[in-house]
Amino acid sequence: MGDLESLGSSLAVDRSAPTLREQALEKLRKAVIGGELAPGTRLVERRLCDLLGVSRTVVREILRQLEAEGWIVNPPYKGPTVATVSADDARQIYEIREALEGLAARLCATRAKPADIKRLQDAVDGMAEAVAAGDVEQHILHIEAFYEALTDGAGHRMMQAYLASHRSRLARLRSISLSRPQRAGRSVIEKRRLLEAVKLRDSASAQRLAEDHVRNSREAALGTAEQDAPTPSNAAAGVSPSTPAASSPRRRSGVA
Amino acid sequence: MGDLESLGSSLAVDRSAPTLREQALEKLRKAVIGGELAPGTRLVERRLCDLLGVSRTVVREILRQLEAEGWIVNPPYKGPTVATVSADDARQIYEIREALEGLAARLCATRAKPADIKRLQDAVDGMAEAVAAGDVEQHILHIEAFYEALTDGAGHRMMQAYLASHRSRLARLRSISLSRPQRAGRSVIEKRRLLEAVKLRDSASAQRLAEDHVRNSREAALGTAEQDAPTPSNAAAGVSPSTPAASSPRRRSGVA
DNA sequence: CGTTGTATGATGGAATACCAAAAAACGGAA
DNA sequence: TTCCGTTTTTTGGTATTCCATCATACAACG
Repeated sequence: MGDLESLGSSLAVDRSAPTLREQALEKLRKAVIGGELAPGTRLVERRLCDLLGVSRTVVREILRQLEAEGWIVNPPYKGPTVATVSADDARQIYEIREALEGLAARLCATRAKPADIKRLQDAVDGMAEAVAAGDVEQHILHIEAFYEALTDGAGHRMMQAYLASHRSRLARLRSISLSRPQRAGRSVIEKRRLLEAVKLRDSASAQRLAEDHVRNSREAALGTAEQDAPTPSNAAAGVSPSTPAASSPRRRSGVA
Repeated sequence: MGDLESLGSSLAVDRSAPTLREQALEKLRKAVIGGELAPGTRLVERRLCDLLGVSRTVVREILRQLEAEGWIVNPPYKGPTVATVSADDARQIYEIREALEGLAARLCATRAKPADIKRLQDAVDGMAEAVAAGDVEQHILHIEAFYEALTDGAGHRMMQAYLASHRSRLARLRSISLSRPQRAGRSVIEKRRLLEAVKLRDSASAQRLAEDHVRNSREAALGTAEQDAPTPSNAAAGVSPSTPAASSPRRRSGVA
């Protein structure tokens, strides 16, 4: 009775230790994704030290990490700058998303467990609520939850991180697009249809619906972007200035 | 006469690795991919300093970078170790490759320029030669060139890096599989068929052939792996020991 | 003999000071 | 204005130091 083995690993201690580096990394990454640090912004190491309150050692490590993740670019001896997303980048991202989210939907339809489907359902319900309330931010959170459930249901933890980073890269574009009530509602409807296909274990339909959904998102996003941008075909797709130097040649925009 | 532009980039100095960090990064990454550092190997920072001849700062930077790329894992308070590729990881990678290489083939068939097709042709010819000579290493080099041309032809620089890293992750599995002459020859034939479809601008066939090719590669690789592995279904797919500690519990294997 | 407490060494996390090299900014001369 | 050299800023990189934590060995104790 009461021997330790019977407990299994239920009381295994949580070994996660939020290091300074991880906290700083998260803050900086969020600032980049959220747009507080605009694309093209020069990231001066010592300035970041002050901003984040950590040493240069830590700053340099997280800069390398963000570089590997593609959020910043780092020409040697020139210093890191926030990466830009060109119109062509956006196209590639949408095309990749179409293929991978189609795959995820197909696999999810065949493999998803009831718990996964429940999560999908909750996410869709949450989205509908958020749209009804006009809360874009909440809508996006539920979208993320939806895709997380979708990739989990498909048994693809690897794809999850990759797709999430791609979606983040289009964050600006997406929030513009979803702030139009019509597009937001349409997006929810399409996801709900996808969910229905998954419930019916109809993998072919699920794949097709997911692909169509990405295509529609793309058209909506690039369509709205074109309304803002003066030269829609050539310019960065409303995401970032592809040639920031062209306008004010003197001082590059810097952090802080 | 003799103006600088006429020289083109013929005498462009090799700026590929100007910084120590990049050189060290490349060396370490190669060592991981090549298997000189087996999965599960503990990477002790101070040891790596000696090995690479750089300071701890640089070592830590490249460790963070490799961590972001997924080549190493870094459990808190334990220190970085070379990542393992489980059988489930391998499955996910193959499924992702199937979707993305199918996409690349489809787009390449519609978008490829003559120069791209030439590169594909050269790569296939090179592969055939290498297989005839029984040179697995050369074969793999041409495979990489083939996929590079394919993704370029599809206009997908982003996908290129991602797919390349996935292929690298299966490097061991692949070299085992391709050292069987039968599979090697079959692989070339399948790629040649894909090339023909691209030449004919038959995007649907190209996609299907690319997907089939990945599926066949997968079956071949996992099939051969099963011949070696004692418990094929559960064990890491011949790629790495998923539980390296199980055998010799005393000292963990360390670098050098 | 087995259990428990403690000393110790190895290692990662982090800060700091320092120097070299490259690039950018600046300022003066033609 | 444009060109050229100088100064300043910033990154690349090293060395050193300190601390927290962990794993192990070992001693003490029942």
